Amino acid sequence: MITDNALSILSALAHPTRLEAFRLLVRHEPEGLSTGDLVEASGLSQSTFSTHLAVLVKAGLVLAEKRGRHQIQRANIDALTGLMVFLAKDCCQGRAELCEPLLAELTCC
Amino acid sequence: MITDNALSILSALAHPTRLEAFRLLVRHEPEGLSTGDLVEASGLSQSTFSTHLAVLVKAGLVLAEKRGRHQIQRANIDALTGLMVFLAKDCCQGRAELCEPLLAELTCC
DNA sequence: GCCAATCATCGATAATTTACGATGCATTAT
DNA sequence: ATAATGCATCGTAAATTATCGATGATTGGC
Repeated sequence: MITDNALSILSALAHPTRLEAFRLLVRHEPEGLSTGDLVEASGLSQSTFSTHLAVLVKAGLVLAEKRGRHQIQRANIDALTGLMVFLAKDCCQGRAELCEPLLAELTCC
Repeated sequence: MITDNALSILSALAHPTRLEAFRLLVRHEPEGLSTGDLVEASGLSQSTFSTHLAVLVKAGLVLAEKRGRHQIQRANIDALTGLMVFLAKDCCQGRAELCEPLLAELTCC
């Protein structure tokens, strides 16, 4: 994960509509949701949401698959994992003590 | 961690200057760095960087401490940890299999 | 073939963010 | 006391982002 990559993921998630859409898609793994379902959930116009979705796709957080005339969207967990590893690496380099609280909270899952 | 909180942290990190400043501060834990040092590292004007720093502080990612006429900045690792837990929880609810790759990569630290 | 449905793209506009120099406010040094 | 340092804030201009309706392209059903 290069810095530019991390920045585009952070930017993509740094908007209420997009963050919520991504979280919704995670909760619907692995079936995914159609764009229309996501539009409805967002409460925004179709065109506005479409641009938001494009941001998520461009950042690699969402993978689109054409199914008939529907477009099925799926969350790409690997992209999120990549971001978290990127962020964690800063504090892990030679200073595991800083990351221990993080690991402690995550291993509960 | 509430959604608004996560959003402000994501927004704060979603800028090259701020992400780099935060990473620099993490690497300088626990001594911290003066604002002047950060300004110099950023290559931006003092006033511009000051507003960036304010964003980080407002998001809780950076803690400022007045020391004489210098302002010592420190990274708040807990804020980062909070964000990561927030993001991880979406995929961990009843589906540990999605988060296992993440944990596998993080435990190497 | 034709109509309806699904979704991306195209302007246009409003809102937000970014950037800078100038200024102001403390605090330290002389 | 005065000057200088360190940093925040103000005003402003430029760039980016967000939002929408309208339009276009593709697909499925009739």
